[in-house]
Amino acid sequence: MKPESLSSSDARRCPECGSNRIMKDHESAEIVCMGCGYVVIANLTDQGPEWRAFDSEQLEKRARAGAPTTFTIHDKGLSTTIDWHDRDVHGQRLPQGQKAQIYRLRKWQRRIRVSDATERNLAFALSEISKISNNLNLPKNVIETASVIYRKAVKERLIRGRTIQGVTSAAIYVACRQCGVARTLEDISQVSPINKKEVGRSYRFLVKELNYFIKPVKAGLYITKLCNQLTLQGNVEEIAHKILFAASELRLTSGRGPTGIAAAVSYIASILTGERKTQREIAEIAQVTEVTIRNRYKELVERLQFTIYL
DNA sequence: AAGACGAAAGTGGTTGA
DNA sequence: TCAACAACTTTCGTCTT
Repeated sequence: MKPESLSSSDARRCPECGSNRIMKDHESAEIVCMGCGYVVIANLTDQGPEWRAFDSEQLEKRARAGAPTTFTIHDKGLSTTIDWHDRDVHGQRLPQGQKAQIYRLRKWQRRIRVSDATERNLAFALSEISKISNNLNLPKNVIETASVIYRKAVKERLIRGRTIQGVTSAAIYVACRQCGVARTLEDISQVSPINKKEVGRSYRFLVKELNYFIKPVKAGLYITKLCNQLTLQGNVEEIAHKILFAASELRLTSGRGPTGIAAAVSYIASILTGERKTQREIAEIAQVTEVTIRNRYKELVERLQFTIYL
């Protein structure tokens, strides 16, 4: 198979600092330079069709397949679409009679595509999921997952008595947790019409009813996100991860909120590297209070010897 | 004056009777 | 259903740089 264009030697160098320490970070769906923290590519999602061709014959055959199916469109993108131009394949205007025919076809197409209430509901919900996800810059696989979860909820008749937007927001949160993408309830409620409390309630409801097992978020995910948002150098993030590792070895992380841990660890790392950030700056971005950072910070300093990192 | 610290009271969720 | 509980937040006064 031909090598993909991405793996050429050019793409392996950071356009910002020229370093070749480019790391793929699948968990936050980014390609990041470990030298300076520059995000080379922010969205790793494969936009192509989901098949691969192993020789030219297969390519010939398979290239005739349509767009890949997707769960984000209520009919999985399988239905025919009729464009709104009154032109034929050659770009010529259609004669009057055909024009009327096409108009009728289009009308029925519309009616058939989104037929009953359930379909309409699904169509609305899935567009809502896409809207919110795009606002959060979520990779495509998370949107797909959220769509699947929502479909499941509909199938199990869990929407009754709940708002569509509440359930969609919750489905996105579940999808983020499952895909290991660091997003808080706060993040989601900021771009959705639903408040944090309600998203949380719907989330717990979904998890319970659909028997999902959700692993607790690893603080490491938030470190990456935090350091990027704080525009800290890549080595700060590296040190933060090391501290986190040492802390989890000493069981200092269990039972604690991952955002608080990530914030404290990043705070320490920023001090150790001389790129000091104030508690307030970090608290604001990490969506925790300074007090929480201080508490975690205190615990960490008491139990860890930081000289080894200096 | 900004930032860090810490005490005290309050909040929302979980757990177990 | 309710109280106990842990984690976290809010608020505010004090200390440090």
